[in-house]
Amino acid sequence: MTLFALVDGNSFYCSCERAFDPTLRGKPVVVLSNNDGCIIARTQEAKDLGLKMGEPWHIASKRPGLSSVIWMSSNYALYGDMSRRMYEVLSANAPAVEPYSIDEMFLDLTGVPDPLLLSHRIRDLVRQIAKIPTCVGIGPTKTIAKLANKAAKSYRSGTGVCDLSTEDARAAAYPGIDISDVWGLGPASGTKLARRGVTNVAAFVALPQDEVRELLTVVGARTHAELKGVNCIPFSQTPPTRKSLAVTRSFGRAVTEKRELEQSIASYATRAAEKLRRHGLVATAMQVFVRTNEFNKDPKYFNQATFDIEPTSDTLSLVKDALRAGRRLWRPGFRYAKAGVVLLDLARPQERPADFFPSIDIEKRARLMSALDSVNMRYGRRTLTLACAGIQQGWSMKRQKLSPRYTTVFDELMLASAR
DNA sequence: TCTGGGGTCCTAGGACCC
DNA sequence: TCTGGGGTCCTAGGACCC
Repeated sequence: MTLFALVDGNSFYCSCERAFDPTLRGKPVVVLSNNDGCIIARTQEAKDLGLKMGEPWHIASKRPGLSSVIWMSSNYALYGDMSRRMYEVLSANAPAVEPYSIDEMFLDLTGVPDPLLLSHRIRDLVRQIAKIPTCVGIGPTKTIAKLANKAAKSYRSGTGVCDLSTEDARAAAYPGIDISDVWGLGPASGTKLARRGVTNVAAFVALPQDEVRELLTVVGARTHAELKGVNCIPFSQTPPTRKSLAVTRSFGRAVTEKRELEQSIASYATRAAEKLRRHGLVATAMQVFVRTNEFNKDPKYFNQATFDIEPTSDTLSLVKDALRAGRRLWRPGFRYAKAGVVLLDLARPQERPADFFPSIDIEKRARLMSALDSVNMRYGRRTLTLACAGIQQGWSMKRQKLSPRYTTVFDELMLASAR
């Protein structure tokens, strides 16, 4: 039986700022996005004043009663550094750590004698050493651990640790947890489920698997299984190589001159190339896009170009490629609000393309190979061929095209590859 | 000739996450 | 006037092929 914990920094960016400026303690603080546009982190005191995540600051700050709010521009170098400190404390004290985001890390606590005790200890250590307050959620799957973490955060007078590792604990908690608190179920899924009268986790878990798959596709079905304690999302200490990398910005004001747009694109391409080098990767395709403001009444224009590039390109030729594309996308008369450069199909230069399952990482490929071997004994070559194609392109599309007698092999393979 | 089943590759867009 | 910047995965559908 697996057991995971999710450690999540409370109001992470704000807590980082507080670690370096103790006078911020006990005060409402918000951290703002680039150009000081939106709220991207809030302390509890700021939340209590009704400030919302993602709210444009120029609107929110004008509301009455907010004069005590301290706002700060974001400092990602600092947050990245604090994240590394948190990771170091965790990896020194837990059997295995998987960083999930800048402020969240999964722990594999399988086989730990007293997971609850260890969670409390780790939480204390992170606060003492890395100066970051956290909450911890415990569960047999990642989705349950995430849910437990959310619960730990919502009980403000609680201990900061919530354990949903037992069926009894889940049975008691699920009816009181809203669907929107589930990792993987967003607003669109919430609306679909609400139409069927499903608004809490207990009701969702009670739905038949087929119905969930029909309504929410394989993604929803996986979340459904995870909430029932069936492990579908693997734990990995080494994250897979990323697949794309982007540098995009909203302009501070509308851009109407071609020269100015070109300068932006050139600068984004340079920064994208720097990121690429820093990660030790090469790219084989590039995308450049430009767009007008989505929110105001300006005439709308969006365009993008995606094209192959030489994996050996140096920064200068990447910039030239991006500029050429940018000039093609330019249309006079529009007020441009945003542009970006995206590098695609990233790979480590030393890796040779795999001869089988080219789009799948090595670990997953190995799992699939053994899964295929076992079903091949029972299903024959044609099914195998279909399944291979299905795996590469995404399961569901192929599954739908298959006659019912083939769908079972798909589901079997999906479960096998998830383990 | 017509019809059908199968399959590949590509793109746009949706949904979700932090 | 001002509205973030990253990411991943899945689905649908067109164009094309045998």
